[in-house]
Amino acid sequence: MFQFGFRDLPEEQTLQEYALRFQDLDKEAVVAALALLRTASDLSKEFDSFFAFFDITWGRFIILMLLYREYPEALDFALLSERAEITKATLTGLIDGLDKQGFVERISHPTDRRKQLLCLTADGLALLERMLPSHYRTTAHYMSGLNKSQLVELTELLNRLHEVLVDIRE
Amino acid sequence: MFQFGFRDLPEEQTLQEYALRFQDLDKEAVVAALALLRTASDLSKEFDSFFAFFDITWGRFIILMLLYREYPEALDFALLSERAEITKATLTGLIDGLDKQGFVERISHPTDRRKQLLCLTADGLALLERMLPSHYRTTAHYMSGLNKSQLVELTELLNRLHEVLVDIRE
DNA sequence: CAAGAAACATTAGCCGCCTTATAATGAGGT
DNA sequence: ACCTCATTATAAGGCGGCTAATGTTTCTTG
Repeated sequence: MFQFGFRDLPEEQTLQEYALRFQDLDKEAVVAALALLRTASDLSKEFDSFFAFFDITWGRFIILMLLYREYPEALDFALLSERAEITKATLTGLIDGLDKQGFVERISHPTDRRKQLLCLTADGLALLERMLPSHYRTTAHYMSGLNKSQLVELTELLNRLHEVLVDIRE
Repeated sequence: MFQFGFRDLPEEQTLQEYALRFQDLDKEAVVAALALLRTASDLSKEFDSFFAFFDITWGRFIILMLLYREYPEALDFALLSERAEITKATLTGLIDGLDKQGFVERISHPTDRRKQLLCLTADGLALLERMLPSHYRTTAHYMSGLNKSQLVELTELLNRLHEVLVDIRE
């Protein structure tokens, strides 16, 4: 799901050199950005191998969770792609896979024949109920480097960054 | 480079429900993990579009930066793949592309004919010197949601998580 | 010193997700 | 009613990860 790069963050000395060469280099910002990408990469690799154990991917898991939230209701294809923040083309591929695995069902829309609805199957539900307990347990383990108040602090800082990034994107 | 999912983090109510259903769910840990992945995804998307402007990718940029650190020295292929945290097979592909673009040069090792060395070309150096000023400027902009001390705090929290994740991985 | 083991980069083939292009269906204005 | 245009899902092709297998080259060791 994620590939970062750089085994080690740049050393203080290197950074110092670059800061002289490039006037606008903000050392704290650069280090924080790299640390953010690196740690997220670490975390996503752990999730990837966890999900691989159940023969799914992060992308498929997101789809399953979004359908789980609605279960037993079905969810509109276009709405699902929006919530998952992927294009409809990408969603087609994910659903193809999940459909083949028997975890998801395509239902044609009752009135608009262009549309389709998606719903978790009994197997899909069973898969989630089998994996979620250990998923939440391992998640807590992955984050065990920080105590509760540090986790809250981290979340706040990240969300502040998120807001700015959303603004920039628009 | 990165694909996250979930347009919105789960609402407090949903989380509360799941916490009842799954005993080991640690709400702070789950929210922090999702926030981490989401914000890293935001950031990497910004970098991706920045790099696309210069017709390279994040992966290629990492290779260029690692060679830039050594410039004008050449760097061993195997060592480069290790530093970039990618397999040699993947590196072959990246170097193929960068070679075709003329930013990198393959040099056969003077004594061991199995090995090869890699070096930035003049064009590669020129590319970096053209893009790095705005790269560092935009990086500072992306991170402008936090002030300097918050950035340092964020980095510390992330690195603490990183250490635990590295331990888990081994 | 010869033969087998190890190390090296590449190739081939798979996968997930992307973007762009395409075909089918529906909605709206005249 | 019809033509246009928008919307929907899919198809096609690319990129960059991965593993496993390949052909060289070098090292080891009997």
